[in-house]
Amino acid sequence: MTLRSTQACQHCTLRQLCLPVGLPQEELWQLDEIVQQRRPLPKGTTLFAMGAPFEALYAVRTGALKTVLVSNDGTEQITGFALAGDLLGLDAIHSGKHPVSAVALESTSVCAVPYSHVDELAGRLPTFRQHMMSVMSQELAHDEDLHVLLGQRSAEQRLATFLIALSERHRARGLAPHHFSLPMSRADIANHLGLTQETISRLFTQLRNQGVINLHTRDLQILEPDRLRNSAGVTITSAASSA
Amino acid sequence: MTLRSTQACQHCTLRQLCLPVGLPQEELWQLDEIVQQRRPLPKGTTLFAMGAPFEALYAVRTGALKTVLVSNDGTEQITGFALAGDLLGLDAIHSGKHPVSAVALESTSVCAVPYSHVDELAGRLPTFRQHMMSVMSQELAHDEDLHVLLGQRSAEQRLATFLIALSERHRARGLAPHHFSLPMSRADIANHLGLTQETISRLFTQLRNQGVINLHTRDLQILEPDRLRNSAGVTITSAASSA
DNA sequence: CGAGCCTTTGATTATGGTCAAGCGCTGTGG
DNA sequence: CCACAGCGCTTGACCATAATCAAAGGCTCG
Repeated sequence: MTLRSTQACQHCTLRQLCLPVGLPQEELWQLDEIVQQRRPLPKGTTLFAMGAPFEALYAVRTGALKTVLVSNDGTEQITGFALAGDLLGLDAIHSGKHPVSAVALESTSVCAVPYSHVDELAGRLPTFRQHMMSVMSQELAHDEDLHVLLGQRSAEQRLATFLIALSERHRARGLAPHHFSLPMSRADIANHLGLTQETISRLFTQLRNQGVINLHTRDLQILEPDRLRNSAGVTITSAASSA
Repeated sequence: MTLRSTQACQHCTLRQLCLPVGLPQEELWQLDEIVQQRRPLPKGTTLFAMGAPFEALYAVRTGALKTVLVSNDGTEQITGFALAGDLLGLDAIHSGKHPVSAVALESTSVCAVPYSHVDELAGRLPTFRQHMMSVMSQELAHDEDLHVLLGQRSAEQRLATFLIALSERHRARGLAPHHFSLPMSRADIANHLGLTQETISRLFTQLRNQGVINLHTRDLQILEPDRLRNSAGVTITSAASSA
């Protein structure tokens, strides 16, 4: 199941986005020593389950996942969507258990980084330590934006903001920001935004009728970014965040 | 304005809760070298403003603060309440600017810890580094709980959960968990929970009429913790979290 | 003692949820 | 390759929760 790789990070197209950010060449190979690759997870597969012991951080190479928190009354909350280059598992360091499950939304491959090695590297390489702190800090700031979204914004504003954030994340990865495929279902989007499937569906048809977007099944085109931003209501502070 | 202190952490009653957690005696004095104390902030005063450059982390010694994110349309979101022992500013590491303002809810004193020193200590002391990572991770997990609260729970469940969390935080500080004073206004609670002042007020009178709590102005007694937990609807995973 | 803010309470409304039904992909097996 | 099953999505009708609007009472602090 776990395969050793010898030439990962150095040649990875995500090295400007992922853990290696800012690491000098001579330190990069030390990450390579540590990173383990696994065979791709089929769609619907669980990378790690809520409650499972925390052993490693995971970096998404290709594909997409959702992170899900299941309450003991059975209600589920999708806390985020991870795209290529995103890091998963930072929320598990404190308790030693994953507080959420991570489920592949499509065929997805990840790199696993055993946490003991991460900590050891953080002690030895200042730039790496600072990057880790920065990534966690960024996630905290993003959660605050999400708090605003759920606490203050209407359904339309939430969806528009979500789409813009997705768009910006594609842009940051060098992909077309205005034409991409949604890896998640309407129900997933709804759940993540604290709304219902029906509301999301209605809003999508509304945006489509207004000519702001084009959407067939999962294929999304943003035709009028400015009007979409207008629907979002407010400029987003840190747009390229992990939705 | 900034006063050097020579015997802070060693004798602080919060050392089991604050940054010194897990630091051995011989390392504790190194924190003392770094920590700066300031004169108490009067109620309503801003510790740091949103957008201000990030220079230090702040640990609350006494009192309480709210952290507020103001959107460019003027709407405000209170992202959290900090009590004695809590750490503020971790969300600013990434961007180098505070993404929220911190405002004292009552007369409040804090310790300032210049971040350059924090990073230096994290490089030198493994236990300290691990503690910092753990604290940030805990905050990430807490934000996920908050996401559930805002995304899935009714007004009554939100308020009950909030009160229970506050109660647990008092317990963790060795204070009476069922009788304490609310440092924040009804409007503050409402805003933080994504509700309105009026809704909070109605819920409080309802809980009071049911005999679950007693509340005069800011003085809260939890008379029936079990029934309050019942109102919360679901057992809270990480209750003693930073509301 | 008075001004202003915080809180409570009531009446009404609106946003989004719930319930229900039908359509249309997609993928599988005959 | 086609048919069918099942899931995902859409749309409509109706409803409920909490927001909004409004007014009055009660602290707190100058």
